[in-house]
Amino acid sequence: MKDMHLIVQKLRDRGYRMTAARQAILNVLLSSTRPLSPAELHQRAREKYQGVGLVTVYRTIEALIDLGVLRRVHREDGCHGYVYVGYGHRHIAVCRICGKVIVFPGSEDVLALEEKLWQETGFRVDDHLLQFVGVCAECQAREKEGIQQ
Amino acid sequence: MKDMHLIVQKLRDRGYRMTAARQAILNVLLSSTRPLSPAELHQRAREKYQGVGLVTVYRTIEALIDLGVLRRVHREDGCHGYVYVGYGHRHIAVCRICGKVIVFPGSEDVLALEEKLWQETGFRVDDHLLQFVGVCAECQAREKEGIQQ
DNA sequence: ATATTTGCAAAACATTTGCACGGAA
DNA sequence: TTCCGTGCAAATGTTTTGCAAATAT
Repeated sequence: MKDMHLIVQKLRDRGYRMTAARQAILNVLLSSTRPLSPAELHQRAREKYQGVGLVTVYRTIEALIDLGVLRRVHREDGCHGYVYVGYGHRHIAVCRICGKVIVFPGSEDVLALEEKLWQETGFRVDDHLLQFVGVCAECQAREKEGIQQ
Repeated sequence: MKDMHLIVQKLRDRGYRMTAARQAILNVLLSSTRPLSPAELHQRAREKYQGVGLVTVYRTIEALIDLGVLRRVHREDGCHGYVYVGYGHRHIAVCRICGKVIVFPGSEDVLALEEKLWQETGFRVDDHLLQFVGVCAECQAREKEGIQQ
């Protein structure tokens, strides 16, 4: 919940108003380590503030992506989830067992790849989307013990 | 259209039957350099074989993704497109002006990143999704001439 | 022959929009 | 007091399913 104050500030700076619904949605996002679908987000936000509507969830997601602190996660099945990633971060690794997301800063390794692509094909990269899928440390430990999920 | 024979073979091996509809859809996919949405794919396939239904397009996409030769492309707006990428290829770069896709093989640069992630967090990467967005060489040239797409 | 594949209509979902009211600034 | 934000209902779009007829093997 550490960035709450900062985000609220940024939202105000951009002319967004702070409402109970947005507080609730923001709260849920900041305390979740895995990507939530709009529907899940809606459900959880309601636990904190009764009157949140699904439409408001969509609109808040839009605002937070616009702000740059929320990340859309693509699942292989085509659905979307959203995770809070904060500022300056770029890459995520999604655990396919527990769904947890690890966020880590962008790296020069990708820059090297972009450079190589440019030299070989002339393609100029403006942005990239890098998403790892695998198993987190905790779930690996759990796998060893033979305990499922 | 070079891989047509190979793909048909693979499909048969898996028990899929070859039909006119699938031929048409496969033809369109193999001759397109940019990702097509199911609707676009449907439209184009109809030009080759009148009676293709949209549902069949969805089902064929499913089969080809299952085969591993078709790649789902995530657009920032949440829509999906599909491109033929062949076997053993992993990464794509999408031109945001003409939509063309460049496919290139996976690289050790990403492996290095995976290794780093593993050492620092214990996360074991099984798969990754890397997608570049930028401007291809041709569109850059066109930009210089001041001619808009 | 016979099991798969098909197109269609309808169902199921996900996302967006129009609108009058309520609430933050 | 002035807009922005809200929830609702309805519109839009996309993807999936049920089914009997058609077809590849």
